[in-house]
Amino acid sequence: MGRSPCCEKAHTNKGAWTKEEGQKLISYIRTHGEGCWRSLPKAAGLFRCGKSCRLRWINYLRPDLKRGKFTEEEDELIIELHGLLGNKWSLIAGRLPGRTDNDIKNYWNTHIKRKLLSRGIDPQSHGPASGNAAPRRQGITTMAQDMILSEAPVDCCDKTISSVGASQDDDRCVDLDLGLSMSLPGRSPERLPQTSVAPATAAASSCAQPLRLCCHLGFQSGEACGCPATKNPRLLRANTS
DNA sequence: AAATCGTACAACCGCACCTGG
DNA sequence: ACCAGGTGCGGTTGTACGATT
Repeated sequence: MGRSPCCEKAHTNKGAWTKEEGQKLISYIRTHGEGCWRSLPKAAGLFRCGKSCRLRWINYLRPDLKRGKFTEEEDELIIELHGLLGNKWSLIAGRLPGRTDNDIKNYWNTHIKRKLLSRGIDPQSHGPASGNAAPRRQGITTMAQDMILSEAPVDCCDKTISSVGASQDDDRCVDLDLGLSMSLPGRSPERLPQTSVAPATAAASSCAQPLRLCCHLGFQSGEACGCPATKNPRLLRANTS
């Protein structure tokens, strides 16, 4: 049987995006919001695969993206989160506002792997590079732990994150919490900035803000949690594997 | 100055999962 | 319950560009 291709390859461009294509995509999404990626290219007048449009938008054109070098703090945070989550780049990206999973994945492969190896640490297991040390996924005592333990959105979840790994029930809770960071709450066009702004400002003022609140501040008691992760089981899936 | 090598990152591909009919 | 379509993720590849020889 086989699946039908995600798009008609014969009439789609491939390779690097031109400025013009980017502008078309931006203006379409500003007007209509992110909707059906499959039909978006046609509607926007782009000869691109929907997946390609999505990727381009998420990884490059989104106004809240932070460009430029990763800071030392981000480095360490990525390392810690990778130790906890493994290659769950989207989850890691969710903890780093303005960074995309692709960004982080690339950065990991080009910089951090080498950095860890030079420290004598195996990038996969986070144990000694030469040994067969088990992955350090328990006994979290690091910056990432602090981040998760102290800033977990308590009210998004039936239980608090402080019970990480304590029981089967709590495992589910961990899933819930980690998944919270996976998608931006505001997708409607009116929530997108109308003009481009400096990345740092954009991150704070655009749809990234709810994300940051979810991820880094947590919800105060009684606040409604509009985070789609609490409703969309798909956002929780990645933690269960 | 040219050739080669290494690095960084944008983009593609295939798969897994979810959703709706 | 099943199936097809849509979406998102992680792995991989391609290529531009700077550094080195």
